[in-house]
Amino acid sequence: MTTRRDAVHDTLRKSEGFRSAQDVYAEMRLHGAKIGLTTVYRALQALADGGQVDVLRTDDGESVYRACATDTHHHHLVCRRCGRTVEVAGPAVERWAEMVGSEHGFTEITHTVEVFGTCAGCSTAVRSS
Amino acid sequence: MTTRRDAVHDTLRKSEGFRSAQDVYAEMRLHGAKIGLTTVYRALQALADGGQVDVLRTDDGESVYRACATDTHHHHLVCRRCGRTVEVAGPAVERWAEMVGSEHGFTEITHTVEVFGTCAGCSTAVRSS
DNA sequence: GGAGGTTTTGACAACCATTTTCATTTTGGC
DNA sequence: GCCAAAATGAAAATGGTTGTCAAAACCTCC
Repeated sequence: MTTRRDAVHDTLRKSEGFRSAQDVYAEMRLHGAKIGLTTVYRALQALADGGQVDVLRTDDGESVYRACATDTHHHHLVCRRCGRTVEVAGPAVERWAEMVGSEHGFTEITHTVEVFGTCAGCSTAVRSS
Repeated sequence: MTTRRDAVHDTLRKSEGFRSAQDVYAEMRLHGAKIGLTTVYRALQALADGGQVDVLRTDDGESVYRACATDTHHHHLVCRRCGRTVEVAGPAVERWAEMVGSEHGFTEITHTVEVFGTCAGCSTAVRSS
């Protein structure tokens, strides 16, 4: 019952950055896993619901998933070229969001904060090409 | 050539919060405008490219657009219930993002920061129901 | 060691926002 | 007015994601 989900989770853990459901599916099939695309979607959703993986949306609307090292609240610094991801904390940002929200009478404040850039490796690769 | 785009822009300006392309299209047809869905999509894209409207993605992957009051960089505080939106500045957050990025050797840093909450009006509405 | 019910799985079809295509219309320049 | 270039929009295509449903795997209690 949970073996499939674990397999998906494991595959995700082996990836550097955020991966789409289709990526994970392709990856697993490559390694000979017998699993269907539907099941991968369901597993990723379940993992995301359970807070065991983080989700975000790419600019073109694809959902991408990542098994993060920490299970505490954090944000991501993502290389827009290779997808390499660094987990970062931003206590100041959390406080700012809370403050901005309550200043305007909003309650149950949540926020999304993602930072994108070109990582060191990728920017040298571009320069030399 | 630009009349259609202006019509779309106007419709957007009359809305309180973020609206999807389909919303805008329906709204315009309601008011008797003769315009096609394709053109609405194209106009919104052009406006977004030109920085005249802001775009963001809803949780279910829909692109939503908003004609913002200021044309300087800012973020949004969005009511997750009614969509009412407040434009907020966050100079501290900008600096934080830059710093986090360069700390890890990333260049060309960009960031997305959105704050969600339940606005005062909506939270009383919920309480009284 | 089943029998019978419940859960999980996955091939396939359906969905739906968005994009592409392409024929028609409108526009601007001369 | 004429013609090339740009804009328009109806309809079809796209593609990630979700729903359907029958088959398979898994319990649980005899």
